[in-house]
Amino acid sequence: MKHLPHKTIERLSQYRRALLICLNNGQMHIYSHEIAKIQHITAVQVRRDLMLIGYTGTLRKGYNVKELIELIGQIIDSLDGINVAIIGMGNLGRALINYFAGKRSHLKIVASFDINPDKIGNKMSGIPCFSIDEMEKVIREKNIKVGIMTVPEDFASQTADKLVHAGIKGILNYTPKPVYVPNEVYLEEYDMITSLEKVAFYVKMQETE
Amino acid sequence: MKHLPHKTIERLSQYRRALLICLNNGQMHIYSHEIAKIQHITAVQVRRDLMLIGYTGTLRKGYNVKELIELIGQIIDSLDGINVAIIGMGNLGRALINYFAGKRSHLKIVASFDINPDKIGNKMSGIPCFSIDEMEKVIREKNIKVGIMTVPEDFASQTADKLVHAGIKGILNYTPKPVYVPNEVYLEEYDMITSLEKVAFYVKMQETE
DNA sequence: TTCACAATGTGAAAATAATAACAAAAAAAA
DNA sequence: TTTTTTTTGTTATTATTTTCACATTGTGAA
Ligand SMILES: NC(=O)c1ccc[n+]([C@@H]2O[C@H](COP(=O)([O-])OP(=O)(O)OC[C@H]3O[C@@H](n4cnc5c(N)ncnc54)[C@H](O)[C@@H]3O)[C@@H](O)[C@H]2O)c1
Ligand SMILES: NC(=O)c1ccc[n+]([C@@H]2O[C@H](COP(=O)([O-])OP(=O)(O)OC[C@H]3O[C@@H](n4cnc5c(N)ncnc54)[C@H](O)[C@@H]3O)[C@@H](O)[C@H]2O)c1
Repeated sequence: MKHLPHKTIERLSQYRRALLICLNNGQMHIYSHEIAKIQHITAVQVRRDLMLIGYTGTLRKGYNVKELIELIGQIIDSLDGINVAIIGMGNLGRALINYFAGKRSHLKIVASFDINPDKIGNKMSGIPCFSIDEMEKVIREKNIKVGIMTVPEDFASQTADKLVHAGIKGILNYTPKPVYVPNEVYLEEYDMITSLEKVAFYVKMQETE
Repeated sequence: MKHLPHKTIERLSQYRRALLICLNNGQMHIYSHEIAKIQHITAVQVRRDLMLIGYTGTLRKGYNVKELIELIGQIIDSLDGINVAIIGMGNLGRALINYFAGKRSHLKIVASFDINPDKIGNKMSGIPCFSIDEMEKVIREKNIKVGIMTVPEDFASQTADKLVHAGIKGILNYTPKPVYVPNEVYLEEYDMITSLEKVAFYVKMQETE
């Protein structure tokens, strides 16, 4: 396997989520068209993705749920998990930490950071909140690789700079403000307004067509 | 203009955000490479997108910020705005309503819904919260076209069904549970875990290569 | 056994998206 | 004035992603 398409990576993560639910329901095998239906894509697409990761199902029985979860894990997860931090314990930061904390996963949120003294020193969902001034130290000590940015947008750039300086390897930016990072830091930006405007656009399309 | 690529729609929304910031700073013109830099893409890509929407800049002066904002609005916005509702006033729902309420936009959040009696009847950021039982009525009365789903994932399917039944035209699903809607309802699903796992994957890649 | 069916796996084609290459023209410099 | 530079606009090209089409094969029914 030389190189997986970006889109395939995203879908593998989604397949796994669906598969975990199946496993929970005691389902041992699943067909490509079942996975496809859950994800609103075609069965061929699923089979192609699985082909790319070299997984082979059983004819007429479909794919072994457990095996496939295992294999996807081998491909997309790091061997010893990855430590994650959230920067900015406001509404969104709290929502996220709350949401992730429950999940047992190879992605471990191990710290959060804020500038507000009321928040520093407390725990949210069991995760300690540190001062932004300690960020570099804590990131290095706790071997944090990925940072989720949920600070006010005016602080986006400087927060990204600090993260980079602290040696972070990947940033997920939920701020609507695009930031700049060196090439070796992987950056993913997501903007809720874009999603909402996209939905609105297609709604408008359908109405006027 | 016959048909705009999906990706172009997303980028137009993002260009506009960047342009609005420029306008605020008093910048009257902008070059394609400036827009490109903000969005981490190439200048050609920007020019191509603008070509697709039929906008023409001024040679050596770049694009007129105000005009371009205007044009993008004509393309992606509905004439009289679109009314939006948030379903599920939990952590994420509150974060979102808080975030959007400030913004003046053609997308107006006009209602929220919850099942919890403590929340029903109150206002959050000035937006009234109704009982989920009133949803169909309120959606029709207020002419709500788009619903943002932030209910617990176990309620995702039934909430989507209710929305569809109430005549909603587009759904933005922040629940990790994929839902099914009829073809004429536009559905966008976003899963934060996918984004985070994607970042983690590329971080791992870079480390092991 | 033979046939029909239901699934996987994959090469080839099509569709979609991004990039390269370059002409044109306005402005600045020489 | 002429040349150089800079930037847009667009065609052609390349790359990526998705879909089509179909060979293959295990299973169960006739
Ligand atoms: N709330 C949403 O649904 C939503 C949606 C999309 C995007 N966003 C974006 O996410 C970001 C956070 O949104 P929010 O609603 O949670 O805002 P918020 O104001 O509730 O939270 C911001 C938090 O960051 C902290 N902070 C401020 N400066 C800081 C700094 N320099 N370093 C570290 N922490 C700092 C604040 O103390 C606060 O706790 C914003 O940029 C917002 O635009 C929010
Ligand atoms: N919090 C996050 O950062 C985050 C991130 C990604 C996805 N999500 C997803 O978003 C959803 C909401 O997350 P949250 O953290 O806000 O959860 P939450 O439990 O804080 O909020 C859920 C809200 O929905 C209400 N609710 C319950 N049943 C309902 C129903 N049938 N109809 C209407 N309202 C109902 C509850 O009263 C509550 O107010 C979940 O599905 C979660 O998985 C959350």
